[in-house]
Amino acid sequence: MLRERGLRLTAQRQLVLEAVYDLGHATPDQVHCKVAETAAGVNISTVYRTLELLEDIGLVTHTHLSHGAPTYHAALEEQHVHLVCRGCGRIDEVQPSALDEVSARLKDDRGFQLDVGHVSFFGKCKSCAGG
Amino acid sequence: MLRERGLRLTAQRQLVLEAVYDLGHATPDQVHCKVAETAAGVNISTVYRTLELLEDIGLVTHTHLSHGAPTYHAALEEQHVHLVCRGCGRIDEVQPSALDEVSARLKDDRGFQLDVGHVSFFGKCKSCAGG
DNA sequence: ATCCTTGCAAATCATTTGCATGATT
DNA sequence: AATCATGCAAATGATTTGCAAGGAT
Repeated sequence: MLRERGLRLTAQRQLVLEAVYDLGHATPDQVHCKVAETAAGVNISTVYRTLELLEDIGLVTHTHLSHGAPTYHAALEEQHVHLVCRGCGRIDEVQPSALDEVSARLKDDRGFQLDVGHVSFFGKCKSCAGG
Repeated sequence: MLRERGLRLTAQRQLVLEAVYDLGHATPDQVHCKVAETAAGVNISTVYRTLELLEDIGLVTHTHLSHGAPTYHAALEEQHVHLVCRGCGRIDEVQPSALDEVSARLKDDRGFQLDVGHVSFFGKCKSCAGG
């Protein structure tokens, strides 16, 4: 996919991509740490650049969770809606189909085309809400 | 409300609160600019501290929109769901009741208690999607 | 008079950028 | 060999913090 665009295949790019797929959800910093386990010398700015690149190509996507830290995840895996717990910080996922109705209504009423893959819901998970 | 907590009522705090209510949705920086129109000397760090304080007290809330910038808004006004357009950046709002079904299902299926006031949907607005 | 708040400046954290070196095609 | 990509360091932008001076109660 890189070569199709005249771009080069480098070890760093492979590592960043693998890290994102391994970690599931990760901030640029977390990706950097993961990559560093294998290749300690990889610079954080390379991670940023690579994440941006991989997102352009369509191999990863990102969402904004809690305090604004972007978290990246694989784009080729099934899309999902994030459930972020304000109590313990845990991130759960649900099927995007859970939003089908809302999505349809937004489109009909407002013409708003919802990007289902980037939805994050905040709240309290079972254990934190249960009290 | 401040006095109930043994806190003091200051001009800065009033100004920040008014700014948030006036602006509707605003980043800390925008609040700072608004406040500066009246009192130029107010420091940005005071704005941050005050926003945090007002949020503690329950007078304002914040959500994370697009690139992670927190936007604050009045907590006493009716809650709403944000529709953020990736094309033009416009922010629209819809009734939280639009999420009633989803909210109920999340609670039943997962025990997840959705914080409806903090939901932001990303996508394309009518004009940007229409093409 | 007390002690909470502010302003200021410096510290911190996240992210971006310029540029020379090094790697991939 | 020709470019593209990386590492490094410095720049930038957002947010936080320590501390002394000022203000509300």
